[in-house]
Amino acid sequence: MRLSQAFQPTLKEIPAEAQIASHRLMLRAGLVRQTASGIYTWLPAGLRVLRRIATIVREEQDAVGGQEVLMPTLQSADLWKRSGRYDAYGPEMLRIQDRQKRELLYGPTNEEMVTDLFGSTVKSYRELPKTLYHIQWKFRDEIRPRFGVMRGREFYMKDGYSFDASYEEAGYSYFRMMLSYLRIFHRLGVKAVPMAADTGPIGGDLSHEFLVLAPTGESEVFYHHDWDLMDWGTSPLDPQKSEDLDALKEIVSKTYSATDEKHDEASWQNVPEDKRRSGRGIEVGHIFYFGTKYTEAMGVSVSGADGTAFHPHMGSYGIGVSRLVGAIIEASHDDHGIIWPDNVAPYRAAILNLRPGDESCDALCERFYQCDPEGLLYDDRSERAGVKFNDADLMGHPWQIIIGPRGAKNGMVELKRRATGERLELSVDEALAKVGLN
RNA sequence: CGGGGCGUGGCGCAGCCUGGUAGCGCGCUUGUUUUGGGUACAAGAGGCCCCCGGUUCGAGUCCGGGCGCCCCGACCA
Repeated sequence: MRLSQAFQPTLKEIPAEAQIASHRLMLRAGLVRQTASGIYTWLPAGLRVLRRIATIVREEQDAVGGQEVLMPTLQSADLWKRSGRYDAYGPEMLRIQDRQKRELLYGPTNEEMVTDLFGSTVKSYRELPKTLYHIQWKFRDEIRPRFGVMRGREFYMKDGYSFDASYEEAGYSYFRMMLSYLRIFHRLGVKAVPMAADTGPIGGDLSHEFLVLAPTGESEVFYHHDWDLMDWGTSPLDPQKSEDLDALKEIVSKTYSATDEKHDEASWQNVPEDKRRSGRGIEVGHIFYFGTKYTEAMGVSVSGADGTAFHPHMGSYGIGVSRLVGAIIEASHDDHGIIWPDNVAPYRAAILNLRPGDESCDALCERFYQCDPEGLLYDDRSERAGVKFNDADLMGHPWQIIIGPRGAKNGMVELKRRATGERLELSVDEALAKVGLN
């Protein structure tokens, strides 16, 4: 994309309504615009990030056997009356009437809908297990939206639902999903730690929140340093092997982590003092097992091996995709702007033409740009060098390919790594290789 | 929903107390200049002062009502 033609309105001054870093940076970098309280328009660069996150989520969910569907945003109230949640959910649920006075609602979650879908389709234990997920806009009429997209009313979320024949099987689905989540967050370039969460009326130990560690997080967290050292990108655990899932369960149960709400001083004392870590975190995912709550309430059952019907066990698994955009920025920024992890950056690199109109600069910039016009942002504006440096830092491209008249004559370019500030003087071929453009 | 605050060119704000021709900085346009970290000068464009009603000769300013947004709290992917 040529920046001179891009719809990417960066702001020099900070909009008054934004209080926290990610919100300010998202507005300043031209990723989103607010259109109503807690409701945002996603501008091209922001949308790119949102999609890249969704793509990673999708790939990793598919990798553990998830099957993607797309359920609607609007749901019939009848569905929710069947589960009893139409009255239980409260004013957080946005209720709507159509012209025939039929009651609808803008979905805050999809347990009812997916259970109904499953029940009307699956009739035998032989078809289990099944895991369905979708990535869709949701609406929760928060009392007080804040922190930009981190706590919006409308939000983009991946929610998945597993159906199993027994509690034991459901446990495997649960830990398979946990493994998928650990890999997702690893690929997104953030450190996210699963922490035991309240299980509600079902009880048990099968509920975890995933928190991205960031100094501005809403929750205080305590965890064993080993969580920092685990590399889920190279983990050999196989989501299809039950013994590997047992091993994961073992790791999770033995490696302490908790939010302040669930923090247990006695267990904490058992963590070696030099291994204790505490900080703040932002909740970006939540997985839990809830048994037959919805299959019972909605009368969904399948035939077992002996011919008698039973209610499948369910789990549900959420990831706040739009919230993650804010959370990643909270975890990865500095005074100058955003520092995008490579896998989620809207553009893999920016090309800064320090002197548009200069023959050698233009030619060299074009050479880089033509390698990947879709994936590169070419700052070809007739702005001063300083403006371009500042905007590039603000927008947080992982690499800046800096091309000025000084080096261009000799075929040299400067590469700046946003995350470290490191600068390299390289030949054209070296630079292409470094950014992965050849 | 309780408490607090704000609504004035695209953005950030002043003006309101004490009513009398709507201002400043940034951005934008044009020209000159500058050219490796938000250049400088000059000339311009751009405003139902959130909405409705009231008081007044006269309302951005005072009064009443509404709407919107933000912050703190309780609540949440």
